[in-house]
Amino acid sequence: MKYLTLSLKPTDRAFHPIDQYLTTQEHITRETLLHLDIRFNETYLLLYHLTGSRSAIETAITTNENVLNHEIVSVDGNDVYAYVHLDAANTEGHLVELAYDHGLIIDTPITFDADGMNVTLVGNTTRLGTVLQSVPEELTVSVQHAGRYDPGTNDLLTSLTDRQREVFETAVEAGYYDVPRRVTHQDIAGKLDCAPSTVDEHLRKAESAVVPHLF
Amino acid sequence: MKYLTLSLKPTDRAFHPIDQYLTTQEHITRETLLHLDIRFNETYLLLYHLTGSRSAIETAITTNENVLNHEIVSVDGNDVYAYVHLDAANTEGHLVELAYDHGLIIDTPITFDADGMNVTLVGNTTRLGTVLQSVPEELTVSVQHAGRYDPGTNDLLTSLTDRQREVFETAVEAGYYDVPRRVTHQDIAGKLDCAPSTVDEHLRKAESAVVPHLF
DNA sequence: CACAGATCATGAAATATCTCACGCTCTCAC
DNA sequence: GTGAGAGCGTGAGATATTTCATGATCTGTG
Repeated sequence: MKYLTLSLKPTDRAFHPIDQYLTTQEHITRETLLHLDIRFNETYLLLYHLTGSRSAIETAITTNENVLNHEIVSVDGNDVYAYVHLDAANTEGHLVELAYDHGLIIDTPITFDADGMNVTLVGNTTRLGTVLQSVPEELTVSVQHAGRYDPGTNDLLTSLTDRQREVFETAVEAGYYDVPRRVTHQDIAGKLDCAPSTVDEHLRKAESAVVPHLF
Repeated sequence: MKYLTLSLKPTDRAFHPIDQYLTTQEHITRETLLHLDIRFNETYLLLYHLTGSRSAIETAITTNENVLNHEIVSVDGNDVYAYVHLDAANTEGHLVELAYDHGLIIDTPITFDADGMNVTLVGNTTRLGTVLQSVPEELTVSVQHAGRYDPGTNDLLTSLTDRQREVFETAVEAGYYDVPRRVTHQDIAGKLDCAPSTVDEHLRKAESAVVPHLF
């Protein structure tokens, strides 16, 4: 299973008309599209994370004729979640149709930046190649990343060495991170048949590799 | 926007017939369902992460009459990704239909464990309530987590209290998680104007809330 | 092969951490 | 108001951790 992360610009043909429409709104910024689900009845269910004034967003969405149903939830300040249920009319040739026609999975979240949007498509090499060739000419596409799709390996843990991960996982399972701790370094060292200070070193390095990335 | 994480057991009514079928296979373990996409033509596109022998998985999937197309990719050892394109026939009353009929978003990945499956549904309170009431009697459902859906804020940190997060973040920024540590509890306590043991307590609780979820 | 660099392992001394018991302050519900 | 529960804060003593220096082992490269 391969993946391709594509950067699309400009977004005059966005993945869907309402998305294109949102780009034209001065005071709304698309942050991410968290979900993009399709219903049998030819409708889309979108969950956006947007920033902008709630009223501007409300207006933008209700103005759009394809919107069947929507809901807007403010989070903090200008952060807004917009749940939008859409008629899927007039989407021929748009990215979402292209991907789905070729049996590709669109990996949410889709992120947006000043230049356009970044979408990860998942599927086998043949399908990915075909969809790339089918991209309409008006749409500038550049491939940002490509490789084996491997979401199973937790991103944060991939930077650890095998040994670090082994020690870390053993510690977690043994209850070292419970409150209060259920085991000591020595107990873990016993399980792993090594010195307590070895356990410590691996755990310290594992924590230092992982924890700062949580923020 | 609210979310509910449900634990479903037993899985005799799984989210889809092929999912139910996989549970009956001795030598296949469902790890997660990474994607669950629907096509207009009443088909599903699933991307599973499974463990088991590749041949057993191949057999299980090809044997199923609803499978239109599939692809299996080995990763390491027994880890396998299975891309399955399915006819959506016979799914009345199954979870995926229930959720979608009520305009709820199913938040992948869906995880599986010995007891059943864990699914997070996203939508407003009314919709979530309605779908809970519509759950068939044969299906045991327990609500594991509920709250405001807020994927923008890192999931792992949402379970912390404000104070825990504040202390945790201060510690990270001060270099407490560097190797070697650049500050002690006391230094952090100085910045936060509290006792060192208070810092410790918050950090311990924060770690215990976060670290086990990395695996 | 032989070298460099990274990772892994160890023990001892210095010291930072952890547990626990106690009490305070909120908030929520009755 | 008042009681229950959750979160926050503190100090002291027991004890687990951390650092550091040293060396072994592994891995890739010319």
